Amino acid sequence: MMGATKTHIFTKAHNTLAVAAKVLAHPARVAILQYISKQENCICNDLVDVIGLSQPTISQHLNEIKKIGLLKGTFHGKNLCYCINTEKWEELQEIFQDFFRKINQNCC
Amino acid sequence: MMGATKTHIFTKAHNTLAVAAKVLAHPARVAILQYISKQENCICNDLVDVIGLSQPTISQHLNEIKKIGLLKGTFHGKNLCYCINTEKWEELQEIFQDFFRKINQNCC
DNA sequence: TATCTTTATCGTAATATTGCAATATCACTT
DNA sequence: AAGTGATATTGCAATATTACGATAAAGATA
Repeated sequence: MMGATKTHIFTKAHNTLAVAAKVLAHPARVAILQYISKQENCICNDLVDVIGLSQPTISQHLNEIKKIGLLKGTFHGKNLCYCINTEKWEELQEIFQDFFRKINQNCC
Repeated sequence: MMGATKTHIFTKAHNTLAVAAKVLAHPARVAILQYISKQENCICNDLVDVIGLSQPTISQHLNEIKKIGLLKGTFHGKNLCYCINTEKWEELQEIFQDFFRKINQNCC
């Protein structure tokens, strides 16, 4: 194992933030999150057209977002309805804000 | 070009957030930022021992952080003094908070 | 049941990231 | 000028990510 991230040498907090940040580290996932949150009825069928990536790629990105529990998905008829998981979303915000708070710039 | 991120199809705002998030998307960089911010005199010579990665790897991570202007570096004798760039740091915070604010979970 | 629509998965190619040994560079000291 | 200690760069191997065509699966509808 050479090119793999050495997660084991870092604290849980540092890894948690890194994993969360990684989800936001691709413009497609940022765009997807923003689009889903803006939809009234959150039918995500048109995500492929809106974003401009192929259906498998969109599905893959959705999976990345789902991995950290940020999406709730339910079937409404033949269409899948993806929504932001509010609790997880708050949690994510907390993780970032916590990190920002802890950084104090008291030197130089 | 097949496996490369298609940055050109996304908005500037989405790309900016993604680039910023990418810097935080590795536990080493999170740990480095936190460590530097905690130091009184910010001599970062001991970063290699503290983090537990090789000197070239640390240097590389520092470079990633520098790329988005998050570090100010000045030489103090033979030692390099890295500090958080306060203005950029505030800017970064703003970018994330803006994104969090814009997400409204008004469905499902 | 057959067909249509939508999402998921598989397989694979291209590119990016991570990590380190070796080496270079740079500033200070003697 | 030579030596020392600290950071940067180069080169390369291992792994991860991104993207998409092809195909599968799942539910609705005729």
